Amino acid sequence: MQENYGLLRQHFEEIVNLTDAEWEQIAPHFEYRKLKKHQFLIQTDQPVECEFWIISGLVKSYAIDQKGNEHILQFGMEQYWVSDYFAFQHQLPATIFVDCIEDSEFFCLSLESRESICQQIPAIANFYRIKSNNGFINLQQRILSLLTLSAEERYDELLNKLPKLLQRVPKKLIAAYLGVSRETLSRFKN
Amino acid sequence: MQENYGLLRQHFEEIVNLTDAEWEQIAPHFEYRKLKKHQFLIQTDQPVECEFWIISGLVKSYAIDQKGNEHILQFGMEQYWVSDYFAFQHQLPATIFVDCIEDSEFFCLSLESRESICQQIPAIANFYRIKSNNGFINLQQRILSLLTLSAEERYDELLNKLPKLLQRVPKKLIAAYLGVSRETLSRFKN
DNA sequence: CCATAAAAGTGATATACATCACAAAATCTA
DNA sequence: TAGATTTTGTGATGTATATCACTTTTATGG
Repeated sequence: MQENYGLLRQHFEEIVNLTDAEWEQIAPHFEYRKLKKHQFLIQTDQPVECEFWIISGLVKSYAIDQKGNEHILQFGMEQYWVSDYFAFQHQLPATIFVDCIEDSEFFCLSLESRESICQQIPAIANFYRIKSNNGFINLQQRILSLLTLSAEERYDELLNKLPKLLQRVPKKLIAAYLGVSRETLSRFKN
Repeated sequence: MQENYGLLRQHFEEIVNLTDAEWEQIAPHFEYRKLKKHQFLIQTDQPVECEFWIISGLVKSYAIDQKGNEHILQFGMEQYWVSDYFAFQHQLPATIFVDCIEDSEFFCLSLESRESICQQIPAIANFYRIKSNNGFINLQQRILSLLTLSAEERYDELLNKLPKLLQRVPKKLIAAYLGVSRETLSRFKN
């Protein structure tokens, strides 16, 4: 377990420097949790108590449309952060699902805890500032992909960007992430 | 001009509190700029020296695809921040355009300045953290719209969310934002 | 290791939306 | 305010992708 906290500290220290004293203040806010494949972190209409840092495993966050089709917002793997951020930030019931594609381990952080350590420790505010900004940039790139590329081009792009992901998740989930039907994706070469 | 700085300070103070002393440190980093309709803030392949806070006016940020079609990433109006954030953050040549739909005024902030005030003044780090997080959430919502809704449903959603925008920009730009052809959008009722 | 479920492939058909072509409004600008 | 430019509307046609139905292949858990 201590090594998991070590991993988390390393994750922060890739972006900002922390003293031991600061880390002592931060670490207790993170609660360990472990789930098996198919178990839910977040379900629609339920409160969203935490954001999650993924120690190990793989999750997906997704919405279900009127027709019952699944649309994937994000795949989360080791070292990623995931939540229903809209609901988390505004403390509203979830509008998306997050569940495990593989057995997974997490650190959970409540909104209250996050705001508290951001107020107390400027380095943490800067960490989240930089992380959020990077996340924002990634989503802008994805929107441009959705607007400018064909389904097949988006698939090729993903193959280049995250080749390992394709080994870990069924293609029908890749299709749900790219915004294309699994049948159409299955007809792409490669 | 002083009142423009006042507006900017108010904008920060909607999210965080600043002392006069802090504001004295912050304000000089912002450089005033004024452009007319059709003039460019950012052009592809050029360095991106600043991010821009819009005092007044309206801009669009967009990419041009291989076929020469324009795809709009963002409309920026009063109080919005805009840049080519990917290029800005990584100090690379721009991959998108930003130009004025109306005569506009801005405050420009360099990356160096932004990082400097975020390091010196924790409230500013928290301001950008919260702003980036909100931006991230908004883009997630837009991705879900692109994945789950039809073109007409996305149009209706935008009509609800930003009814004033429709008064200020030609419909062909709305089409370029929604990811639909202007002809198809013209056939939607309303 | 077997039984059941999940994933993937594939043909036939349907459809949302794009594209092309042209005309009519609306709006800039000299 | 006249001429040019931009924007909008609309019919005809094309196409990328969805949907449906079914089979084959691969994974999974008891």
